[in-house]
Amino acid sequence: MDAFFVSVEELFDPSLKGKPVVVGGRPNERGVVSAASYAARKFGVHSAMPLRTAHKLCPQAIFVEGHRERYREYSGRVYEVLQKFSPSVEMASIDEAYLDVTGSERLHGPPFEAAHKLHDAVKRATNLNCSIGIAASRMVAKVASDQAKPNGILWIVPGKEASFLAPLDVRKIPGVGKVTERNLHACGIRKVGDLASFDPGFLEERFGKWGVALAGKARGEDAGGWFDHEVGETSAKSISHEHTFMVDTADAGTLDAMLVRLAEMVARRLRDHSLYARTVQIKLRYSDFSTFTRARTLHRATQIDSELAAAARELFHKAWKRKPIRLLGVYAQQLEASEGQSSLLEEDKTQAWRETLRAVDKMREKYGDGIVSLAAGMGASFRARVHENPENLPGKEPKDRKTGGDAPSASSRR
DNA sequence: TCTGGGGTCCTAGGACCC
DNA sequence: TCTGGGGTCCTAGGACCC
Repeated sequence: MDAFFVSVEELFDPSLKGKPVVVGGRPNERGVVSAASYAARKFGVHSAMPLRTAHKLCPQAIFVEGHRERYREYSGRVYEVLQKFSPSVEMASIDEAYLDVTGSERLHGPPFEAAHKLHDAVKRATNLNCSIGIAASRMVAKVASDQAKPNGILWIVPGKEASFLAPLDVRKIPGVGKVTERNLHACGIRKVGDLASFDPGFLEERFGKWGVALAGKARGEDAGGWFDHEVGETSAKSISHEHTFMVDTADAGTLDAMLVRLAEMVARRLRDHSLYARTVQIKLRYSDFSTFTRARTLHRATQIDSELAAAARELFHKAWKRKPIRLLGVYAQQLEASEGQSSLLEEDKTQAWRETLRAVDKMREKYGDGIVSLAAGMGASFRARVHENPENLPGKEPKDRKTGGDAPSASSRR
């Protein structure tokens, strides 16, 4: 899809059309550009650029927060169109898909004609523009669609892959980012053609396994192959939430509260997907952007807020150097479909939590996510108020404020 | 420039086992 | 006294993608 997020925003607010628009947040926020309209790109604004930089480059741009649900919805509509076109569709991301149209000439005509039909069908169904790359391999098709933007179709005839790629910057190859680009430049490799003609032995020595694959890509060979027809829903490998503070903080109460909130969000999604996490990881980033991760594998997989939160807090306090923190993250990994064996005592405890959380999730569905939270996630000021006057918390004894791995008390269950 | 949030995949070292 | 070869699991870090 072309400038997907921006284009969807324009559907809902046509006055944005043709103007420099930046999706991602307010211009003075900590954050980066998710998408920029073509008018904004003329000023040098592009995705992944800090919002503040975008604002400096293009002060007249309209900054919008964005609406993820809308993008998901429109992504779904695009998918419907693609599915009618070919039974093997693979959504590569929210705004990108691969279609296998092998053997569909009788139905759709030659490649170029088929692409036109598809392009028009997407436009009719969504009123959005897309670009299409046609090729005999996935990678070449992707690069071709990139080159076709905006609103274009590009067909790379079989046998012409290498000559199509040769004049492009190495950065255009999917998988070549800033670092690899820099390393290639250091070897005097700037264009894909340079890469294709470089000594493969040297590339292997310098870049390892990755170098061999890279040389293949430069020649238009695609190790990935075409379609796994059994694909279906490949289940998630990790579930995570992270947060960057508006202002760096070293306040233990604030940091603890955030860890608990993040753990709750992760646990909630684990339950939504009926998954259990064996490994809990945290991430912390200091003011100087130095970033550390710490992980722990639990003896038993879990999807319970307090267990995740306890592990996260423990990892955090062991690693934290007491310096101001910019970002905190909580990650669930080694996801499993069940929690596995547990002792009778544990079984009792988890059963109580299971019931509580079922009720909590229902309340959150009805009244919003903020309605229930572990006390530790409610922030220092809230806890201080409760401490001064427990009456602030109807139905709760002060001792209930502790939030370790304990089973919920009768009052909190209520 | 002052750097999000959600992911995937890869590498490398160490503990431990046979 | 010097020290193998294979495997798995765990942890930490980093590149990359949208």
